[in-house]
Amino acid sequence: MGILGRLSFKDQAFKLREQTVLDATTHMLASKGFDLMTMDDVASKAGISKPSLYKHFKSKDELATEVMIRLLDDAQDHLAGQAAELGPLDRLRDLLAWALRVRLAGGLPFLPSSSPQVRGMLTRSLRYVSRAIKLHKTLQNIVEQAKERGELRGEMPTDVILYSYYARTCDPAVEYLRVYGKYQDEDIVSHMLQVCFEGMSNR
Amino acid sequence: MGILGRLSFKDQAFKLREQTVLDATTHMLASKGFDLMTMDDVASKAGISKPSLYKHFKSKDELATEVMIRLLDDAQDHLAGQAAELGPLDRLRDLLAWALRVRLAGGLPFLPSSSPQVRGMLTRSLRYVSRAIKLHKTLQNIVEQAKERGELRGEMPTDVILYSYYARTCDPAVEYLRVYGKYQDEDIVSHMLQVCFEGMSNR
DNA sequence: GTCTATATGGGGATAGAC
DNA sequence: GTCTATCCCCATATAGAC
Repeated sequence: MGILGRLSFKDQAFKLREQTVLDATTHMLASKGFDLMTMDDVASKAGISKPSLYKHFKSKDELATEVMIRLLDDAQDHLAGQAAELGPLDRLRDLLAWALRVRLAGGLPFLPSSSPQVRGMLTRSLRYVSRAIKLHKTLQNIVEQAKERGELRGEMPTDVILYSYYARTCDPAVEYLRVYGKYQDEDIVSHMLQVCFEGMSNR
Repeated sequence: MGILGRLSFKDQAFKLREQTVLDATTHMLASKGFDLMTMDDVASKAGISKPSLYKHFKSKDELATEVMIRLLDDAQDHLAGQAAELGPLDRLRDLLAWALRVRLAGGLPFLPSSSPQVRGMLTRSLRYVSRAIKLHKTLQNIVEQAKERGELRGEMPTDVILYSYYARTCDPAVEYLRVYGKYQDEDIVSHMLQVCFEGMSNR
């Protein structure tokens, strides 16, 4: 057994609690947004006190950043776990569907469209940025493969496609469709995919 | 001359200053967002003191709400001013292009995608809600005309089209295209229109 | 109606006991 | 490492002089 595996019960409990805190933060961020989320909220939802929370994460910014990092890791894992026979366009559809389902289940949009402040916070984190870049490059490759196959518009710049793709993961239409449109989650997912890839115009 | 037109110089100046305040608020909201915008910011940008600001608008919420109301009025005016020979799809394209240009010029997205708090604030304002509903109904008609003409997908529910359309006015892709993509404003507008109506997939 | 100066409250962060 | 109790800044909102 390696040294890293030899965690005392206490340390194991500590790590577990950290995940609990990250889960609580994820839900608070999804429901109230960064500015309205308070450290008291998170602490009480995670069942610990505020000073204990600060033993795990030394600031509100760091806490939120860790949540976003975990989310990017999840996305990367999802990509890595896709069936090998999936074509590039289907990989994009599948990843977007996954992201939308995560959101609909009370998770977060993995693009922080929200405020300039939040964007600044994240771009100041090297760990976050390096993961974002890695994911971006992966998706860039997939988009270019899809263009070569003629599955995506060849005349549309790759970055236009990618930024619009990212934006769909945090599209407010999702919430409007749920609240005002009374759609089921899976219907929302398929409508969002349709709008994203096929657009609104008739052919 | 009607009584309403008989404003003293003082009152005229008061009204003018109100517009200055609304302009300043619009720019602050666009750059910092609601939560980070402070009344000190607005007051100093408008060139008045904070107590004077509170003589015009009795709370931060009311101030922001008035800005959004003015924006909806502008949108309605723009729709009303469109050339009579414009088809329904072209009216939608033209309005979205207008909204995106307003944003790119330092204005606001007219959908407050931002936070649940801001949405709550607006839905509590009868004046805002009635205008939003009126605009919504106008656009609903236009979408249905476009569907009848075969310009928009008939099989796609009207509300799916509308909510996605609204979402394009506050699409974060706009900012990403400007900051990272280094596109010119007009290129951003045309790319956004393309993605919105034609989608990403090749036909 | 406009200012200077101030009250009030909330939330991020910490001291110090255990 | 966890808690109770507290610090302290900052932003909304106002009192009161002119």
